[in-house]
Amino acid sequence: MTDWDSLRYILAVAREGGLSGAARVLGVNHATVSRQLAKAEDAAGVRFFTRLASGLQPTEAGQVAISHAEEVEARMVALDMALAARDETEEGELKVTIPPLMAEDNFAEDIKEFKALHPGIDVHLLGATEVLNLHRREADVAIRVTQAPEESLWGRMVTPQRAGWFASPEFVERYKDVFERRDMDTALPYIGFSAWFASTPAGLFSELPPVRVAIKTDDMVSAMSLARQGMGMVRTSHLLGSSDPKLVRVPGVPLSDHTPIWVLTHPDLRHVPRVTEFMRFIANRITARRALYMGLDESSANAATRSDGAKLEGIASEIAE
Amino acid sequence: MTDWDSLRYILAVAREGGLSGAARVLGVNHATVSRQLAKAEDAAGVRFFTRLASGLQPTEAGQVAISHAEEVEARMVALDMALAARDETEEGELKVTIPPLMAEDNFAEDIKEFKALHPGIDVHLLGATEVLNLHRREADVAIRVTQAPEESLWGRMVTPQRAGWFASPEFVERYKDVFERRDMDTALPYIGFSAWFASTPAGLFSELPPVRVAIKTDDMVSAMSLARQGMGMVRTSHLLGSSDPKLVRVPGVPLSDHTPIWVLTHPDLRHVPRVTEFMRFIANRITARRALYMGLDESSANAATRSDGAKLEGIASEIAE
DNA sequence: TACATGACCTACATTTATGCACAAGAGGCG
DNA sequence: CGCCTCTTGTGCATAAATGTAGGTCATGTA
Repeated sequence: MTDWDSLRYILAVAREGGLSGAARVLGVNHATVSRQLAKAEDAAGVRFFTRLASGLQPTEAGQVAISHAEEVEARMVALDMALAARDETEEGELKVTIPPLMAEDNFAEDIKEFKALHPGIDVHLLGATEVLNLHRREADVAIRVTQAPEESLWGRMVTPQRAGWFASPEFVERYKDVFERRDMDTALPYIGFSAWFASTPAGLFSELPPVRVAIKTDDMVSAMSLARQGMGMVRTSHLLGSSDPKLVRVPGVPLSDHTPIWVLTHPDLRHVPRVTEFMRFIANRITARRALYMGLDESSANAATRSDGAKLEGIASEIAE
Repeated sequence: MTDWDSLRYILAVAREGGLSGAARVLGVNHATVSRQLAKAEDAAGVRFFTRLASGLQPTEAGQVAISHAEEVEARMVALDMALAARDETEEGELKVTIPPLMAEDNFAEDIKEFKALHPGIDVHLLGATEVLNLHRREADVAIRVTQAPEESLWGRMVTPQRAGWFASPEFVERYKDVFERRDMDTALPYIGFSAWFASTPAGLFSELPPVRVAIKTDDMVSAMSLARQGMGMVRTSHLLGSSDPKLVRVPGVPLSDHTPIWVLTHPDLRHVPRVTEFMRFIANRITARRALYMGLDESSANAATRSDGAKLEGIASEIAE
């Protein structure tokens, strides 16, 4: 192995199962991957992959090479992390991953404020659906909605959340008698999430009249849309439900505990100025909005949310000064 | 770190302490090393070395990178070894390291025979003075003159050796009275090795008349030359001394134990056909010459050596058939 | 069977990296 | 002090790797 870089190609080919996939991942042409692989195989005097019509399958020697390549990759990632951890500069890029549904207006405003405060820090938002790996430094900071984050990550819970049932005003009006327990025979249609039918969360329908599934989905965005169309009521976090102008809390059903929000980073990065500064800032901002995430008791919920919004604006402008 | 190969350059620069040295080791132009290093530093956004007049000295970040590079290198070496260990082919290169002084005629004949038997195996003799590292696969097989080889190596002792005092016939004739203990006043001049004056081997001069240093050297080749010139007697292995046509054993001094000969390989390579075959062959050949390495008692020494040579030729031709 | 698709290989143009030659600067030494 | 050697940095020609485009093969589908 005179050329350490060839292992990178071998690893990519193994992971993607073919030259084309590897080329995509590596950001090069597939011909390059083919040639690099051929070079490595010539140098080693072994075939690392058997060429099949369905792609490239590692030989025994290939598997040996792949396992070593994985260890090398781990060391490379560790080096990247170690170098990043030593980074004392105030300026530079900061990759932040956030669940797409959290990246709403309030958050966007936070980012705007942060950029105003720290123009040198180049915040890069990654609203990817897949969970990015902080250990591989796919992001520097993660905002996560989870009960318990990986123990190997460093950070804190910034706010608990509560969830409730939301529906269109027309829906609430139509089923008024059911909500007020005058009509005990009609079942309330609701938007069901696919995951619920594998294992139903405990207490999901407690304190509700009888219900029935109106439609199933596995996507929160479409669920909200369906709810807005009046197809059924949807269970969602108080933040999401209450911030939707076309939805209202269904009456007579209290909020219940939901998944908390965490702000996390890789332990090695916890002393990097950019990272600490961003985490401190965003944690404060989210905490200040706690009422939005938690909601208030029953009837006063809407009013309270509005006043929270006002409070938030006050804080934001205060920080911006 | 998008380019894993740049770590190789960093490591070489760190080890050699400069661009030129690294370039020599890597077998490339120093300009290439400089550019690769610059590229890596740009990518990381850190300087790995501070440029001094005396060379390049690693920064803190550089030390981090170097330590990671060392681990990566270890993995690369391990991969090489693992791939070599899986090598089932009868053909290919086989690197053999041997102390230069052992690479004499008999050994050369062995190699010639081996090549005749296995034309596909491309034996590469490394008669380097420095001890090559089998763990880094600088050689596949090592023939070593040592009391106890590294425990991490695999192989066996093929013959013990005995050493004696040798001198030119003129020298022996001149000091005949001293050797025969008739002249007890004259000290015998001998060629001293520098190492002896740091810590004298036990029993070096036992059973010898009084001696004095004629000249000191740290090199066996020159010591032999000096002895041939009649400057003094030299202590050397029986093999070396007896095979020199211009030297004879000094009378009245018995042979004594010397360092044994081992044939060794890396444990991972012990099942590779080329390696096992070579080790078996060379061990047999050396063992067959045991009388040469051990010598015989006193007076009959020369005669015995000659008959051994004859025996050896018989064996060699037998194998060659 | 014909067709479309995906994956790989190959020939050629182009970009990129490398080696070479030279210049500048820093010790070492008579 | 000047001379020498060693090391590093910079243009320029060359060599090597890469991208592009076309071709082949196998597979799945109408």
